[in-house]
Order: sequence, then C-alpha cells, then structure tokens
Amino acid sequence: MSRRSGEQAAASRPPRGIPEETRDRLITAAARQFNRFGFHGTDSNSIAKEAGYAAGTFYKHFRNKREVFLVVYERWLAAEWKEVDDELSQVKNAEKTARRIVALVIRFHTEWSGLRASLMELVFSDPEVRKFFRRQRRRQLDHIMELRSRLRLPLQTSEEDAIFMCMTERVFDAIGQGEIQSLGLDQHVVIESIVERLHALLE
Amino acid sequence: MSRRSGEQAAASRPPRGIPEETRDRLITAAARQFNRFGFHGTDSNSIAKEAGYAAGTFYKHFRNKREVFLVVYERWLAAEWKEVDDELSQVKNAEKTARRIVALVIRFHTEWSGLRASLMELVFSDPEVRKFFRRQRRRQLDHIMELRSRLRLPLQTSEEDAIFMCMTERVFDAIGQGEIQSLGLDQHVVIESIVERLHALLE
Amino acid sequence: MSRRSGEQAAASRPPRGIPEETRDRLITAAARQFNRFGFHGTDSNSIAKEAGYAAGTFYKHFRNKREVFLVVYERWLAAEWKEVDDELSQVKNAEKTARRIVALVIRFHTEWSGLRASLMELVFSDPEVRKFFRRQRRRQLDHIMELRSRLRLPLQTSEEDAIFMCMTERVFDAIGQGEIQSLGLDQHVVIESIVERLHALLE
Amino acid sequence: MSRRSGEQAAASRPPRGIPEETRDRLITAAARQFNRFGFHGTDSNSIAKEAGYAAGTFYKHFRNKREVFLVVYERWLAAEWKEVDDELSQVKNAEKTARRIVALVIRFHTEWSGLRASLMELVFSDPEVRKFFRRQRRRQLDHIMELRSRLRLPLQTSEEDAIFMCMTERVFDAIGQGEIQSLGLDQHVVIESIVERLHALLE
DNA sequence: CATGAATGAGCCTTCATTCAT
DNA sequence: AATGAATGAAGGCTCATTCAT
Repeated sequence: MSRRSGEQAAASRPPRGIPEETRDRLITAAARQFNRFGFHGTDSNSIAKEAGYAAGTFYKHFRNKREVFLVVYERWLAAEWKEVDDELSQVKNAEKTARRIVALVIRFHTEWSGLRASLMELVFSDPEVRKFFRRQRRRQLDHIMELRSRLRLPLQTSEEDAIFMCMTERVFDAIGQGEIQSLGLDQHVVIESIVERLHALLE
Repeated sequence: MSRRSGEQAAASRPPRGIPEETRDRLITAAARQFNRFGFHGTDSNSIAKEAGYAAGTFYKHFRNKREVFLVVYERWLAAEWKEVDDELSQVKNAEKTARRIVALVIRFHTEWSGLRASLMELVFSDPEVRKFFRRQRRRQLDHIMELRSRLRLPLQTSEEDAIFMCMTERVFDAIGQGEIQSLGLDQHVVIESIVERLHALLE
Repeated sequence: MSRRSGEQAAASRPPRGIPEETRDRLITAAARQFNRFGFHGTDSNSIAKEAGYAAGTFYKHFRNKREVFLVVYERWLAAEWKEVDDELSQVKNAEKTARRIVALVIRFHTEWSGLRASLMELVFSDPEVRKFFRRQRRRQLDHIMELRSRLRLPLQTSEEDAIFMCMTERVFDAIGQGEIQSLGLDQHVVIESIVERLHALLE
Repeated sequence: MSRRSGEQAAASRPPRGIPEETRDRLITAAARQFNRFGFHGTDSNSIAKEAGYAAGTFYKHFRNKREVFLVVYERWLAAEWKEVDDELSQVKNAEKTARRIVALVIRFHTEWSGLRASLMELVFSDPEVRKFFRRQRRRQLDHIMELRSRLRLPLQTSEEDAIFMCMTERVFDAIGQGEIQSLGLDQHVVIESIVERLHALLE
C-alpha cells in the first residue's frame, strides 16, 4: 500500500469555487483513493490534497471519512444502475441485452474492485455503513420490482430477486478482483452461466 | 496504566510454557479478535493480553500482525477442509453428504464471517496476503483433484472446480454475513440450489 | 456542508444593515456563547452564524476572537455598574440599598458565571486580556472614589476599596458558579455578611 | 503563550524504567506546563517531551489530557493540606499557627496560580472536572471536621466551614494571581484580616 | 521464553482567520 | 457591508513494533 505525492493543482483554481464543484472534486479524489488504497489506507488529508484543496476543506463538505465513503459508494451504485437501466430501456433482443448488462456490471466491478473490497469489510466492521448498505439494498429490490412491471417481465418474488442479486454480485466481485484469472483460468464459463440466468429473467 | 487493566487470564498459564502452547493461545485469541473487530479493529497488544501474555511475547512468535492473520486463516481453512474431508470419506448417500457439507461450510462461514470479511479486504489491499491467499487456492484445487480420483468421482477440469468454489464460497459469505436474512428473506432456496449443484458433482 | 446547517436567523436582519447593529448582534451572540461554552469552547464562525451573519463578517467587526471577548466583558461590566449607580443615585435607606446592590451583583454573577470563569482564566493566560482587565480595574476604583465624593460617603483609601472589591467579587463568583449550593449549603449567611460590610461603607 | 523547545533528557534514562517514576515525571512536567501555559495552552505531546518521553508514553499512563490535569490538581491539593496538617499538629501559639498557615497557603496559591486559574475555568466548562472538584470539596470539609474534633477546637457547622473555605480560597487566588499587587496596593491588610479570622477558629 | 515500558510516525479532526467576490 | 469558500497549522490520540532486562 504505497503512498503517492503530487501537489500541483492548487494554483489553477479560483479561491472561491462553487461548493458543488468542490464537493465533486473531493468525491472523485476520494473514490480514486479508496479504490486504490482501501478505506483504511486512505487518509482524509490526502484526499483533499489530491482534489487540490487544503485539509480543512474536506471537513466543510463531509462530517468524516466514512461519510465520503458512503457518498462514493452511493454514486458508484447510481452510475451502475443508470447504465443498467439505459440498457433495459431499449430491449430488443433479450439475450443480447443480458450479455451487455453482464458485461457492463463486470466492467464496474473490475474498475472499482478496491472500492467493493473495502465496502464489504466496512459493512461488517462499521454499523453505520451496514445500515446504509442495507437501505440501499432495499431500494435496489424495489427498483427491480418497478422495472419488471414497467417492462412487463415475468413476475418473480422479491426473495428470488435478492438471492439472484446477492449471488451474482458476489460472483462479479470474484471476477472483478481477479480471483478467477489469478488461478490461470478462463472466466468465460462463469460469465456465460450468469448471462443465461439473466436472460431467463428477461423474457 | 497502573489501575485500569485487569489481568485475569494470566493465572491459567505456565509462566514459562511450551512455545507451541503459547503460540497456540495467541492464535486463538487473534482469531477471536479478528473475527469480532476485523483486522484493522484489532490491536496486537490486546491479542497478547487476551491470550494472557505481554505485548512483546506476540512479536516473539509472529513477525507482525499480518503474519498471525495468515496463520489464523490457514488454520481456519484447514479446520473447514478437515470436516469436509471427514464427510467425504464416508460417502454413502451422495445427496445427504452434499447437504451435510453445505451445512458445515455455512456453519464455518457464519461463525467466522468477520474473519472472512477482513480476509477479502486484505486480499485486495495487502500484496502479501494476496500472494498467500492464492497459494492456498492452488492447494485447494489440487486437493479437490486428488479427492476426486480417490473417490472415483466423475472427472472435471480444474477450471470448473475453481468456478464452483469461487461462486459458492462467495454465496456462503453472503449467507454467513447475514445479507440474505437482513433483507428479511428465507435463505433456504439458495442453500438448496447449492446442495443440488454439489450433489451433481458427487455422483 | 450543503444539507446540515439551518439558516433560520438570516431572515430577521436587513441584508445590508447599519454597521453598529451588526456589531451589536455579534456581541450579543458572542456573549451568549462565551457564557455557555467558555472562550475556548466557542468558535468565531458559530458566533457569526448565531448572529445571522457569515463567518467573514465577524472579522470585519473584530480583529479576532479575543477582541469580542473584551468588548463583551466591557459591556457586561458597564451594565453591572449602571445598575449599581442607579441604585446609589437614589439612596434613602443605606441598608436597603446595600441589600439591593448585593442582590443585583449576585444576579449578574449568576447569569454570567460562564463569562466570569472564562475571564479569570484568560486574565492569567492571555497578556492582552490581563492588560485590559487591569485597566478596567483602575477605572472602577476611580469611579468608586468619584462616587464617594459625590454621595458624601465616609472616606476610604483606594486600597481598602480594592481589597473590598476583589474579595467580594470572588465571593460573588463563588455564589454565581454554584460552589456554595453544590455543597448543599445555604448561601444566605455569606450574602448577609457582605451586605453588612457594604452597608457599613454606605453610611 | 509562547512555546518552548528543549529535547535533551531522553538519552540519560533507562529504556525500561519503573512505571511509577515515569508517571511521576509526567505529572511533574504536566503540572509545570499547566501552570505556565494553562490547560488549553498545553499539549500532551509536549508534556511527554518535557518529561523526557515520547508522545505515546503519555497515553500509557493517562487516558487523556484531562486525566493528568485532575491528578496534578489532586496532588497539589494533597501537598497543600499536608503542610497545613503538619502546621496544625504542632499548635502551641494559635496566632502564630494561623499566620504560618495563611503564609503557606498563599505560597501555594502564588506558585501555582496558573493551575488554579485553569482549574476554575475547567470546573465551569468541563463536567468531569466539575464532578471531581466537588468530590474533593466534600473530602476537604470532612477532613476539617475531623481535624477540629482531633484538636478539640470550638465546634462549627460544616456550612460555616464551607463558607470560610470558599471565601478565603478565592481571596488567596486573588493574591496569588497578583490582582492586589497589580493595582499597586499593599496586600498586607487582606492577609491580616484572614489571619485574624483563622486565628479565631483555632482557639 | 517472556516481559512490558517505551517508541514515534501518523491519522483524524478542529477552528481562527483570510480574501476574492 | 457582507459573503462564505478556503486555508493550514496544530493538537489529541492510537497502535504496530522494539529492545533491554
């Protein structure tokens, strides 16, 4: 978990910026660092620095390190679901859609595998993160139900959805974190199996 | 520090014990704490204290905190596989065996869910842990191959094994960490699905 | 910082007010916070906020936190002496006057006990505050001398005044800060003793 | 509130000292710094440094900065009362004893005036300190009662004791903090007045 | 083998103050 | 006159690790 330096940005930014932009830069920097070094390997001062701000600025926008983490996670999740929704909104060929959704989710879980690893640990070790995580889960299930009715897909219980979601998500993590590859194996088969399962749900 | 600490454990231990026993007590204490508070939430001094030793003793037996973690994990894995092997060595009814193995693995993943969560995070954030983890994986795959030939089970590629292992393990984690239950759902279906898949491999 | 803060006060204030009013509101807010949380427990941003202004406004009216503190103290002292003077300007019955003065001073020291406690500490730790405090003291002694000649009271040295002032003030602090009561005792006796001493000076 | 440096001691001390001695050095250094710079002007790292230790050592002996402060105060109080008791244990001439006690108490309040100023402020701003302070007060009153019966002195209610204690203590503070002198006055009169009052209690 | 006092780098967080708008 | 985003020094506290005994 090596450290970096880099202190170049500060000069090129107006001393009185738009809060939303500052917040945004901080979130982006935080996301990068959490993903690279993990939650415990990232310190709030260096997030601020990478975003081009002083240490104190961080705490004008977030109560603490955990709060940014949650925001980062929320944003990540929203981005993922946005792409999934976009894909679903133009379904023509169910199999092709399933394949594209799986591909994009894997992309997300690969690119943000560090974030995912930290999340899983924090869900265990930090009650606040756990609470937040579970609220998000609920929201996702509701969203899926809504999607299904909108797209006139075959009905399924929320339980079945949850199971499918948990299972596949964990498997996406395994792929994203390189577990399959690290054993020198082809992950095509797993992907194909998930594509099939998703395909079945889409028609 | 003179008043606060209670040294209750110290009495039940030989003042100059057998090294192996000391080590053992340290590992046990470490396992408990890692599982309860996570790797980052556990401090080495308190492991030593819980085991009934002074802070320095810990470092006579382990190079650092990571090293115990690895030993704890190794021991955990060995215990799990021992039970799995025991189960397999007396196969009569394949389905029943599959069901029992799934049950015992879930038991392990539930009882040690904190350890698992920390492991996943460290595999990402700590290169040493990652290396160790992957070596273990290899060993497991080899062990499965060996089991199969010993038990004259139908052949399967190591790839298929790996996929099965990764996927199910992640799902066991999800169960052990209470994700399914926390959504208020019955996890019976997932378990049944895994039992079936395992059953298929056993005959 | 976008969600948490509530800006309730802002409405009741002209957006570009008379400087003196702004200053006044800041002083009032500062007084309240110093009295509640102490000098070190109060932050300048929150004074501005309570007064209905932005952080920077505070520093347009005061050089620093200490400066408002001094102004607050000065104002407090002036208010106290105003009431004392009012009482003295209509002396008919010396004993009754003594009693009323003691009562009002105790009221001041009780209502502003937090301010007093902070003052005492700053007089010690901050040379500027000390200097200011001593100048005020001088002024008080001069004022007493002047009062005496105006009211044709029996002469007394400035030393005797100073001693009386210091001693009684400290005792008023003790009462105001609840030291007597916290020991479960009746503070009537102390008060009576001071009333008597003051009475003696008034005729 | 200027800062000092000085880092010479560390080498001349055994790396494995007696805890009680370490604690003692820390308390002594803390007392000095609190007395010079006030509670808020003192930082725990520099206490450790002045005592000849690293920052962490401080926290092996005290839970936090407040805790040392309380210990320092307790020790200060004990030392004062020890001298008072010693004086009382050999009473021959009541007046002379009264005079000597007043002198020694003034010495304590002068030498430790900074500590006293900080104490008064913390009693107001910190609930824990307040609680502690009040417990000590109770103890002092009990001690006085006990002394009186041991020395066969004229009876007096605990209330009268409390009042006497509060009042005189505050006046000692005023003397110790130089309030009398700073007004260019002779504090002899005050002292004499207190001596008399104490004298009256001793026979 | 075991002790346990000591280390010290480093992290999180606060807050008085500034300055361009 | 007022704003409020930004600063950055500083301080409390933790904890993995060492080493003389």
